[in-house]
Amino acid sequence: MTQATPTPAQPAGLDFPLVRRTGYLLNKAGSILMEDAERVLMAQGMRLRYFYVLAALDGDLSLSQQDLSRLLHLDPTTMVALIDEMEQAGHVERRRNPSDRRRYILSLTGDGREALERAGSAVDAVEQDFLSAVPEKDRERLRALLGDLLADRWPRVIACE
Amino acid sequence: MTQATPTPAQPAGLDFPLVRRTGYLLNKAGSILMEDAERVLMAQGMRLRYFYVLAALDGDLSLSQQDLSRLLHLDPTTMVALIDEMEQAGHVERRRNPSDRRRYILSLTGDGREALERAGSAVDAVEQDFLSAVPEKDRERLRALLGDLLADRWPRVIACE
DNA sequence: TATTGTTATACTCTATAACTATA
DNA sequence: TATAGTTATAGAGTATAACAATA
Repeated sequence: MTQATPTPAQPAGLDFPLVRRTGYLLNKAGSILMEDAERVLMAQGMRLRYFYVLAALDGDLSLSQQDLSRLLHLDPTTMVALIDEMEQAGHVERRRNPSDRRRYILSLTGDGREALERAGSAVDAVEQDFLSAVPEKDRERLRALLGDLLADRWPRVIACE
Repeated sequence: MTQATPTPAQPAGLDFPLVRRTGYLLNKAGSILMEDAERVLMAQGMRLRYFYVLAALDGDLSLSQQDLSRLLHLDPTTMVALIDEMEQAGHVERRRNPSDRRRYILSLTGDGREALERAGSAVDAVEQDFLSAVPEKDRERLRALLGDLLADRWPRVIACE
């Protein structure tokens, strides 16, 4: 049952009306959670975008670097450096696409899949912790509301930060 | 009544499981909204942090630059440049604090208050538009849930991005 | 002629360190 | 000795432009 404090308690003496906006709270909740997630990923030597690319490469689609950079809205040059890093870490393999030799087919290695799982668990834990302030039923509710809000915001929903 | 799509529709052929996490959706909802807000503020020659400082200075407290930089979690050197800009725009006035001549007392000018109001309206409109996908009652619900989630996250709730 | 991946380069932003004036 | 504000500078991160290979 949600009630009581409609907004976070503010320190005595300070009134910051911004904090009463739903949009402000939404933004803050999202960015605090993301910061926490990035911090836990950092501990695994991984930034959030690294995690996103792992996740994107986990599907069945064969994606090129340009596909990825368009999908995640990251600059192609940034993507080069990122894939370099992932390849060096042994998480991703580049092989030429035989039907268009300009492109790579990128794929996860076993280590990459392992890293994805490990990172996923860590992020899950952060998320669970963050959401623990609210009972299970309300979490479902929250997820549904967010789904509604984002329903027609594709493809921005996938963009990287 | 919220139901139907629990997650945004994904383009055919792509499955991005990340999108089913409540935390991911929360993050995205927040950052999409913030991007939209920043875009509308840009049109007024203002970044989000500019707006935050205006809002912070609107209260009764007399805040120094260091107070502001601690409150909004912005580097003191960044704050100097920001207040310079605001002073030049005629939105903020610096005068020495007579009881500690190292500090300034910063205050909004009439123009500054006007700019705050104008910016506030613009951000409100963005927020209303974003939330319009969800009926009024659910918006209240959302706000309450977010308030609960953030209740014990002070003072991060006020930090600038 | 256009596109993928790449490199080199320029630019923007932020943080670091050092200075001044006050306390 | 410590703090507020300031400046100059270095560093990280990102975008821009030009190039080679392929289509």
